[in-house]
Amino acid sequence: MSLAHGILGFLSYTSMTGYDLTKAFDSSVRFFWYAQSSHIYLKLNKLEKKGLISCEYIIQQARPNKKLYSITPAGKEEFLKWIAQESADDYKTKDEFLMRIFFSGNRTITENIRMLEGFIKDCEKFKERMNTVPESIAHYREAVSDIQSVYWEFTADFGYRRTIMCIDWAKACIKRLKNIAEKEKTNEDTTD
Amino acid sequence: MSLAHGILGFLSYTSMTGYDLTKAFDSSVRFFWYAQSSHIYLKLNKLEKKGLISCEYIIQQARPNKKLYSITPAGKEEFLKWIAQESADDYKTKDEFLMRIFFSGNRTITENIRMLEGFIKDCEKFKERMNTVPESIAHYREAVSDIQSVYWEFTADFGYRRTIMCIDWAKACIKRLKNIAEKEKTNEDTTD
DNA sequence: AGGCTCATGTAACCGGTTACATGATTAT
DNA sequence: ATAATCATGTAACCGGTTACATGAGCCT
Repeated sequence: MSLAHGILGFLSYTSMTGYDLTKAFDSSVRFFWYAQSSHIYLKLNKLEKKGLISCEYIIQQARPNKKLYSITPAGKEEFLKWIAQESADDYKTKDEFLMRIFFSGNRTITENIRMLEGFIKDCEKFKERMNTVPESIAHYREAVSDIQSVYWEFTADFGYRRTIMCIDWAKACIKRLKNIAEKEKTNEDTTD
Repeated sequence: MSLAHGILGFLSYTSMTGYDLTKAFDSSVRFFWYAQSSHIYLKLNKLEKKGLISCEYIIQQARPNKKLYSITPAGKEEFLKWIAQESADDYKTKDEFLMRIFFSGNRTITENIRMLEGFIKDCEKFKERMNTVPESIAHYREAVSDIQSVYWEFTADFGYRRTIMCIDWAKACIKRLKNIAEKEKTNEDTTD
């Protein structure tokens, strides 16, 4: 139930259309919450029915008509309740990547080293993409109070640190695997 | 589609019942893949219908009858295909916690510091729980070939490093927030 | 008597994904 | 011409959750 709260969060800054929200998700929270426009439109309807947001239909000439959504007092209440809720949900995490690692003993060491190297490359790419985040934050900062953007930076920093951690971890794994492969090789040599 | 592959993964070690699998999930991959027994039973039926696993009904006297599942060649093939698939799915991550942080500018600095301190406590607890993982691994290691458990250790190490990273990050956030609060305070003093 | 372990499931629901569908204006 | 931007949706599906349901044997 987090897309709904993300929408409420953005609408707590300012009124937006589904199209605006799609762009907002894509340019700011995308690296930890990927949302499709179709899903956003579905959710907007549900939130309106629940009375958490209200809708104003705006007729335009040069462009297609649009629906401008605003958060209601009930919506704001729900949003703040969600923010305040102590996590405790971390015991339900799902991480498919770790699952794959867990069962990788079914493949050869060489294959797994190659996979981990691929993972490092992906992390490196991600790190580069993350470099554009500060710009994006600066761009949006003018629209809201200064203190808001501090928290945006926190999430960006989290993403950055996580990536570094992933790279370090993968390198340590590769080192260990190479060690094992080396031992296996020398064993073979001596038994020959 | 990862519970299915987790089940296939475990069955690639040895044949198991739904009950065995529930315990296996709970004692090893739980920290990155929490699975309920009801879900496991549902999935087992689906996997059997697809021909990825086979079932042997075992009649017992002292205990309830049980269904012992084994992986089929088709299942093994599907499993290896899944393992080999290059991630690329990381662009769809969902992290509700980061979402909450992102929108925390709507609350007071004091509230947010308290929340981050709570988060650190949760991490600390998690770290302690993680300490039992090596034992758990040692317990299962005897059942499978030695190389398998290396990958189990990799996931445990990942969990450990991630926790450390989270704690460091949260501490940095708290420091930054305290700094901001301090500045706000002195500003108030001088404007009086 | 009461709780734990063994053992397996069903039904309703929810959050999210995929694929499909439309259509005008504006910039290259 | 054609691609991009603006703008909004529907339908079928899938993976997972919650709550509920049953029942025998064993240990204290």
